[in-house]
Amino acid sequence: MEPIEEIIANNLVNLRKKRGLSLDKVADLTGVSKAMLAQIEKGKSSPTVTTLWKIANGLQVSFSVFMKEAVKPQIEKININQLPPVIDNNGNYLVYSIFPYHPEKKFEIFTVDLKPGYSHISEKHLGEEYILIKSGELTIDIHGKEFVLTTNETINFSSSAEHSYINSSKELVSFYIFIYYPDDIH
Amino acid sequence: MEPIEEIIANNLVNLRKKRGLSLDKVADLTGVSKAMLAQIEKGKSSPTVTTLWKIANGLQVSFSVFMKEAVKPQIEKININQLPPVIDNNGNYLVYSIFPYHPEKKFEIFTVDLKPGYSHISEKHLGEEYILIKSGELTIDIHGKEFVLTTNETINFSSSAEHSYINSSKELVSFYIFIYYPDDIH
DNA sequence: TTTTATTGTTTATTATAACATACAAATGTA
DNA sequence: TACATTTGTATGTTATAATAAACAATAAAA
Repeated sequence: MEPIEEIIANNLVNLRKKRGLSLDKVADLTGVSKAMLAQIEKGKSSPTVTTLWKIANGLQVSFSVFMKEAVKPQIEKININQLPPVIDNNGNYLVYSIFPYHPEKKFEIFTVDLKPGYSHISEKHLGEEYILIKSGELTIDIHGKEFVLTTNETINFSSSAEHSYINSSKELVSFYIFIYYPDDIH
Repeated sequence: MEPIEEIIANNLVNLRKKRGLSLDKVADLTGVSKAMLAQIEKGKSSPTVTTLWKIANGLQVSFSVFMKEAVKPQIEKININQLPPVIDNNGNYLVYSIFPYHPEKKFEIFTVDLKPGYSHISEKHLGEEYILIKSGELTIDIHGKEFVLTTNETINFSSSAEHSYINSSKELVSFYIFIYYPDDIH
């Protein structure tokens, strides 16, 4: 048995035990057979990369979790009206940070109100951006290319591209911005 | 061929070419056969974790080098109307997965339509949940405690608490569910 | 208490990873 | 130029990954 097999074995056993899952349940979640999971946990078999990928996907952990070596039950309800805007362009472009970035997390969420006829140029920044429309119609210019989003449309793009938000419509547009910061940014 | 196999194939080819190494040389350095290396590079075989480990060690790179997708500036616009619902309770509770979970990311995003008078009990699951209202009024029962959310309110809680979504109003409620999965292996 | 379901382990079978070897084409050397 | 070496590909064989099914022990349900 190679050292890497033992590392994976230990990590899989620990994760499964921590979650209180049976081999059967993990097999259901991952599409990998119960017998194979047992072999891996016992260090009796070295799984293919595909198999380990399936396990990671099924257990919704990063692949790297198996290569290496905290949860607070907390309910936080927020009333946006009581938040000060982090950006206020005379009431025409309002940004509220509803779930701020936290060093142990890799995302933050904003909500934005943009009045008709107004736009906002966003500076290039790290991360991936996901735009979720709440109401109205938003035009996004991403590096010179325009996309129009209505309430049944959503978009994601790399924030390192130049982009701006534009309200070309006759009504207020409200939307959520979710910014995800992947682990290693080279 | 699984996507992960193609990712590994590309990364191995690129690294080998960049270093100007032949398959033979890499086989010498890693202890993995030339034929197997060719299979991996062609995506014709999914190596075991041990084999990939040997390759990483022989080439003196981190294991994770082979897992990384090339960073492509990608813009993905999605029309929710064209997505099949992942859950459809006779049209009364519709769930659409707009940005599915990916093992190298730690979140997924859904949008939900819940008709008046209907509710949905969500099984306990991992992660933290963030609810962003699009339109209407949503009541969430979290482990027996009720919270009412309108369009200017948002909430987050641990998904490991029993929770259900309830539409007690007279109109459709639409909302986004953002589920974040922290790396937890403790 | 009896019956049923679940759990991890074991066994046998199938699929495929990984190898050794051969081969044709390309490259390098004398 | 002729010969030798290297390169990536193809082929067949061996080892092992991965599975389905069976099993015994334990836990849960009736």
